[in-house]
Amino acid sequence: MHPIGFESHDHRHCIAEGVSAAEARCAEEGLQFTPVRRRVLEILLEQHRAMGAYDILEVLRAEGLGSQPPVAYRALDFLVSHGFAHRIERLNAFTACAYPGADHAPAFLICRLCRTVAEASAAPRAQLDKAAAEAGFLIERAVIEAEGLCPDCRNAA
Amino acid sequence: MHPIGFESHDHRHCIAEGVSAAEARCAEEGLQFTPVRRRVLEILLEQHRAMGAYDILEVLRAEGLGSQPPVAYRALDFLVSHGFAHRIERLNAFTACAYPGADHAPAFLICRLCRTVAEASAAPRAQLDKAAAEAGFLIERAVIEAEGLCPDCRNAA
DNA sequence: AGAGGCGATGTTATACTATATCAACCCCGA
DNA sequence: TCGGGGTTGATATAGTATAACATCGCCTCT
Ligand SMILES: [Zn+2]
Ligand SMILES: [Zn+2]
Ligand SMILES: [Zn+2]
Ligand SMILES: [Zn+2]
Repeated sequence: MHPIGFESHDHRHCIAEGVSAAEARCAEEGLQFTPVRRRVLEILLEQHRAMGAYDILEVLRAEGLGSQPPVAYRALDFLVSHGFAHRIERLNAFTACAYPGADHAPAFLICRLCRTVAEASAAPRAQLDKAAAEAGFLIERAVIEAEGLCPDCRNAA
Repeated sequence: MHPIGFESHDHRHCIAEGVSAAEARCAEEGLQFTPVRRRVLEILLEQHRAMGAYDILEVLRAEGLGSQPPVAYRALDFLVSHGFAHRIERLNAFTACAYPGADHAPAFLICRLCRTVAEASAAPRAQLDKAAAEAGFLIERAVIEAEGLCPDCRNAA
């Protein structure tokens, strides 16, 4: 799957789809899409970048939605555990899922200059599955993150 | 390349090779393989597991080699930046390189029960390179980490 | 209506991970 | 001998994450 994040696109679509996919899944599964959770997802969806929990907390605090770390971490845990957002291990940060609703094994391309995060899906996972199978290892979660320069920053440099 | 770490093997060989590869490279490149750096590498080499900086610091402290966090972090930075050890992002921890001397793009299989870390090399990286190339992204560093159950823990469960 | 359960939130405190900063030291070469 | 680069010592602080417990709202069962 082609990575989403670098190329210019109708980003309102990403936002709308991200929110509505979450809404739908929560309705289906009886999960509570509370104001804090919705707002945190919206904040993440505003751009294809990774944000730290404390960055998000700052926004919540300014809006009166919560002021202590657990508020942000709980919302993020909810979003991540249900696949509406992903944790970027390399940055200790979070980003909205670019393929909400799809069952997928994400891989990320992280620009170290503009911090844009593009999400690719599936393909890079295949070889890892193969290596794991050979070793008798059962993969429960895979972290695939590449750090470098996005096309724009590459051209600028 | 077949992952190193799960299967039983002559582990003294891993230790000896890890230390001597580092020794050799440091001699070649005029780097200082100081007592703290050597000892930290030895600690990491003792088992195919990831250790946190503070775990390592505890050992150093007990041996009188240093007692403050920067001591451990500096040694680890040195080892990682020269490829003698790797950082495991998923665990905020470190492990000795299983292919010292080889120019390689590591991928890790991390057991969530016994914390054993096996290092595979090269193959899982290919698809990621492909996805990146298509997107015009320049990879400078890739993190490929799978978390799950190793063969032993799988059988035990 | 009242009791109880459950999940979400509020709040405080604390644990864990990592780095900035500056002083001291050591080795080596000018 | 003097200086410079790199390493170490030591203090302080920044940044990330969770434990623990009180409270609240909502639904359900009696
Ligand atoms: Zn977008
Ligand atoms: Zn996704
Ligand atoms: Zn070994
Ligand atoms: Zn295991």
